[in-house]
Amino acid sequence: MTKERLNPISYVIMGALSSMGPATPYDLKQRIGETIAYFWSFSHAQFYEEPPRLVEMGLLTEQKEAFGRRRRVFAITELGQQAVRDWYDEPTTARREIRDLGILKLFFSDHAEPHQIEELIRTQTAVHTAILDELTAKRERYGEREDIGNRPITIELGLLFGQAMVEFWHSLRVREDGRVHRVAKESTNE
Amino acid sequence: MTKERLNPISYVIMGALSSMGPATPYDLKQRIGETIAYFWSFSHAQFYEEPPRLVEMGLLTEQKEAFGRRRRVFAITELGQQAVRDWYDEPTTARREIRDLGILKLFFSDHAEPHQIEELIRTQTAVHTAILDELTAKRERYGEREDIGNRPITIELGLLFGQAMVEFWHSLRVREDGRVHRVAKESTNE
DNA sequence: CCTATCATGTAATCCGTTACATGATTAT
DNA sequence: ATAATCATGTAACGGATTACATGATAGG
Repeated sequence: MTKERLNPISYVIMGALSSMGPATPYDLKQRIGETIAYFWSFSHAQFYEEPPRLVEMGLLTEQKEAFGRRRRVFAITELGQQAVRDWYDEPTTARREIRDLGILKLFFSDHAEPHQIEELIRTQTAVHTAILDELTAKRERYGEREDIGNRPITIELGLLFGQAMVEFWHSLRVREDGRVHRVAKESTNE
Repeated sequence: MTKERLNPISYVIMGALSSMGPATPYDLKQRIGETIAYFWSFSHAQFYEEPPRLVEMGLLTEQKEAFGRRRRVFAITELGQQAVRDWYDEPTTARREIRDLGILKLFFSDHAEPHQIEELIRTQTAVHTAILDELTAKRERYGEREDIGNRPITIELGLLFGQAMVEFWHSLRVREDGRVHRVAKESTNE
């Protein structure tokens, strides 16, 4: 990442520093891991590699702790704030990506055995139910707090998405010939 | 891509060849562009680079057209079919990713001006409505056909997801202080 | 015949992950 | 004191996009 281009990870880091204050790479990883990683995850190395680059560009400052681990604490500069504002004004045109191996397998399930498809449906229902449960717990913890800006609103979106996914997978039925159909919502109880 | 590892793009190509028959790289790009690119998109170069690699591994065969453009037509081998079956049996554990810049901006909207957030909401509602319309048209064209395997079922999922997104963005209201809230479904008419 | 578009491919670059390596702190 | 875990960083690799370059075909 040598060129002076700003990517999603750049804005994630600047956004996290701007909304939640100065942080070390590890802090950033934690903050993102508990929040937007529910949608979009980043490897821990990016939180160590990207901030120094943003410092070079004048968008962040770096301060080493005086004692102990002498960790590198990063903070956003006024120039960085401006970069985030400019980003906000850019039209948001890039299409969303939904990268889900379960969907891919379902799409290409023509030559799979019915029992394989049924197994896929079971595990995918379970996976998405588990995410729903996590987010529901999160909402109970953070949903009422007034001091954390607009961040909890994305929990709502995660819940809506999760409900749609569970509803979808749960509504699927496999015929003997391997053909998959959706059944009406009323009859999704087994 | 030198190592003999199979990635999502490998299975996308093998799956498309298996479900829809032999194809050139360009054909593959088209097939995917009209279907699973609604969820997960791939650059055109991948459809030219990956098949030769799969041929080396014995998973595809390549045949050059005798006349005209002498295009490279790829087909899946029995070994390739087996690789797809093995993949189907692997547990599908990787978490889904929802990479959406609109969500990212909303998450980090604390320091944005109310009018900027309102503009974001407007454009995101429009973007997701447009995708819904495309998929609705697609369902009308393909939904009833019995000769295209289980592929139309993912259109249903795209519609469910799109409805959730439109419902979400449409339900948001921005307070004067920049705080964003959801309103109940009944009152989402302006 | 000319032009626009369709189609094909490669090379360079960029970006993200994985693997590696190690130090610091906490709990027992 | 020791083990477990928390935390930090870098290097190498792999994978995906972008840019470049060009040929083929169809429509006027």
